[in-house]
Parts: sequence; C-alpha cells; structure tokens
Amino acid sequence: MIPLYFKIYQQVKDDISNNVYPANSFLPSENELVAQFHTSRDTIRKALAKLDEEGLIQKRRGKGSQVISHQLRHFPISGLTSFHELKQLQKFQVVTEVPIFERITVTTGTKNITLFPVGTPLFHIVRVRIIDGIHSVIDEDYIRSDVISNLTKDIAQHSIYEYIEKSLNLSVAYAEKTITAQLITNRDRELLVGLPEEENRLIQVESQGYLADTTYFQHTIARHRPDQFQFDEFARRQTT
Amino acid sequence: MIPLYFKIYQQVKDDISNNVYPANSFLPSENELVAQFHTSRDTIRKALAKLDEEGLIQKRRGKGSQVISHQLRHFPISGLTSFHELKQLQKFQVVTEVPIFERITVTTGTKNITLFPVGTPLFHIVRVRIIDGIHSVIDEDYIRSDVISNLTKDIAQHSIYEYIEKSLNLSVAYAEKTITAQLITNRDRELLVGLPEEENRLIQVESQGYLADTTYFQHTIARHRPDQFQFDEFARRQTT
DNA sequence: GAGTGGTCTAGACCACTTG
DNA sequence: AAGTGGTCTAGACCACTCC
Repeated sequence: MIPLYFKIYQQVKDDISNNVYPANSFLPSENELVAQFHTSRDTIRKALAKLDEEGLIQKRRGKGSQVISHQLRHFPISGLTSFHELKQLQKFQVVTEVPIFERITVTTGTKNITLFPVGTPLFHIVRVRIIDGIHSVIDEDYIRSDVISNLTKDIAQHSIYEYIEKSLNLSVAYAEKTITAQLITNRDRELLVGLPEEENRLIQVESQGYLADTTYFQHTIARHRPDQFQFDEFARRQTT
Repeated sequence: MIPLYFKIYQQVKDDISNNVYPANSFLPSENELVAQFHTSRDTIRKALAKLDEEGLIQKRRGKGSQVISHQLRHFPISGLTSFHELKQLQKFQVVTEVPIFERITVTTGTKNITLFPVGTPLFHIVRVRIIDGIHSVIDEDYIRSDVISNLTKDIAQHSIYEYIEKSLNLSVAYAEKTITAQLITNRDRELLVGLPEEENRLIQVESQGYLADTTYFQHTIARHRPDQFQFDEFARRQTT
C-alpha cells in the first residue's frame, strides 16, 4: 500500500521534472494543494518535506515553496545507492569480474579489517568494475553469510543489493561511509589493469551496512581509480 | 523561540550521549514519551524524526525506536559544516594563511571557473589551512560581494560562515558538493609547503552555496592533501 | 491585513511485532 | 490481543513576507 503523501510527492516531483513547475517558480501554496488533492494539510506537508530533503524545493515561511534550479540533479546520488543502480541510471557499459568469491570465518589471526566479531561466517568477495573498457573500481565485500545466505558468484556479478532487497526481502536501512585516499598496493595494480604508473593513490570508500533491525551485516571497501572517481552530494545546512 | 519538538529532540539526544539510553536499547514508546513530556504524539514524532535523520536511532514499526551503536559518531559531519567548525570540534591546532584576498568582477575573459553570470562582483579569496603544522588544504572562495558585504581578510582568517550567519544574520540553506581527485598544479605545490613529491593528485571538494532565498552566492574549491583527507557520511537508504 | 509556511493538539485507523 | 510505530484528519495559533 502506497501512502497518500508519497503519491503526492511523486506527482509533484514529476510535475517538477516535466516543467509544470519550472525552476525558480513557486509551487501552489499548501492550502491550495490541500484543495487540489482533497486531503489534509499535514499530508501535503509530508510530501513537501520529502521534496525539501531531496533538494528539489526550498521552503520559506511567508513566501512559499520554490523549485530549486538544478546543476547536479542528473546525478541522484547520496543516500545509499549501490554501484549497480548508479551506473544503470547513466547508460554506461559495465563489465564485472569476480576474481575472489569465497567463504571465510573471522579468526583472531585475520587482519582485523572488519568489525565483525571472531567466529562470524562471511562471504569474501572481490569484484572489479570495468566501465566503458576502463578498469575503474575494486569492490571488496565482507558479508555475513548467516544473514545473507545463498549468495553466488552470479549474483555478485550483478547487484548484491538487488538480491538482498528483492529476493531476500530484507531492507538495507543505513550505512556509515568514509572516503579517504589510500596508497596503491601491488594487488591494486594487478586488478586495475591499465592504471597509469604515475598514480600513487586510489580513492577509497569504506562503508558499514546495517539492516533495519540494526544488524551489522556488510563491510565494503571500494577503491576507485582517481581519474574515474566522482562523489556528489546535496547537503542542507543543519539547523542544530 | 525554540520549538517544543526541538527541545525534546535535544533532551533525548543528551540522554543518548549520557547513556541514559545506551546503544542498542529502546527509547520509551511514543505514547510513553507523550505522557512524559505532556505533549501530543505528533510533537514527539517530530523530535524522533530528527534523531532518525541524524542516525542516532532506528525506528521499527511494531517494535520501537532503537538507539544505534556508534562507530562514526564522534565525527558529526555531513550536512554543511564548515572547515572551521569541524576542526574546532576536534581540538586541532589550525593556522590559516590568506595569500589572496581581492575583489574581482566576472568577465567573459575570465576562465569560467564559477557559475556566476558576467558582471557579478566577487570576493576572490585563497586560504591555506595549516593543521598541526601540516599544510593540509587550499580553500579558494568566490563569494558575491553584493550579497556578502564588508568581508575582510581578518574574517577570512577565522570563519566566513560564522560571519555570514552571526553578523549578517543570513542563513546558508544548502549546497551542492562534488568530490574528485585532481592533478596537482604548480600553484598547489607553492601553497602546500611540504607536499610529498610522489603525490600527483589532491582531493578536491567543490561546492556551490545557496542562501535560504535560493540566491547562489558562493563557490568554493577546497583542495586537500590526500593523506590528510577524510570525509565521513551517515547515509540512509532511500525508500524511493 | 491577507496569505504563507511552522508548530501543536487530539483523535482515529492501519500495519506490524510479540506474547 | 496488546502494544508499537505509520498514516491521516481537522482545527488552532504563531511568525513571517508583502502590499
């Protein structure tokens, strides 16, 4: 069941992209929208709040809700969008190689790369993403195999997120990410064929993934070829 | 006037940091909080929504609101926090040099670095941030001088954001940021004294800043020494 | 003063989790 | 069946913008 406020949100969003409400124009007032959609003001406000969060509109007391003009809009990132989803949105040719696909168990001996406790059974998956012929990213995943079962190399070649959400019907709730620039290792050079010699660092996006029940289930280290890396964000100033 | 829901948000947030509600425990139910604070459920829900956004709690229907255990919590980033605020939070010794502070006007001849239209009067400010003795960041700002007036070198040495918000009483509403890795120029090497020779890229955070009335007023290009760069984010999976 | 969005209330029903 | 959070309603007052 799709909530009413969500439908209204979608409707208005569509209207914005179809220039029914062009950039810099104002949406109808909340009261007018109440009349249009035959609903309560609170429901309208929830819909507008979502648009505000996403950076599509800017609300101002006493004035109204103004459509924000877009620069960055084409890249609907931030949030937890997965690699596969992202690249699909933008017609890139992507090939995924899976040089490592194995089951391991966390031991005291293991370099403590992950935050998983000793004894946790994991999938360890390394994937190389080749975008339009360029070896661009190394994705290294550690995923709890007691939570996400029956992963296969085939699934890894497509989208693990999609499998988790659509097939297992679990939902990835949130993640903590850290972006740094790390020195290139020999293994990096082996995997990222064609990486220019003068580069000495890769851009690393490390993230911890959690399910809705707050289970920590996934640790991913994505290492990007620096000239192929871009991260976009829409940020609202905290009123805190 | 501070809204009630905001006070409740702060109260609960404090209680979380003071371990009144430890990690992984559940907050009192919304109905219980209604009784505790003698208010309506909607007000409680607004307070909890804010905590949810910030990644302090995870709400689950039928269960309750669970306190999320923190890894990354110490670094309350994401959003639009300025450099100065950030570094202050974490007791670093910061020195700021201001090698360039000038007024310019956008001309057709100008390399179109910024998105400002021709004729816009700007401050052009270059700052170098020296953190604990290490030349770490070059901040290059282009700020509309017809919007932000009376900027001085002295203000630039402290925090421009603080000046805008506290002295001009304007509010920075939102920004679009892009993170990339850019090749090092000769000017970069001159400004970032001590930058190791083997480095060939800096991490660039480019951002466009907008006021609450959607005026585009600031373009900043921050170039970070790669071994000094870190960007942390808490991201919720979009339900879109 | 009229119109806007921001806060707050009190109540209702629903979907989900747990015993 | 009882308790939880999620949605929705209808109304009130306030702070702000603009004329």
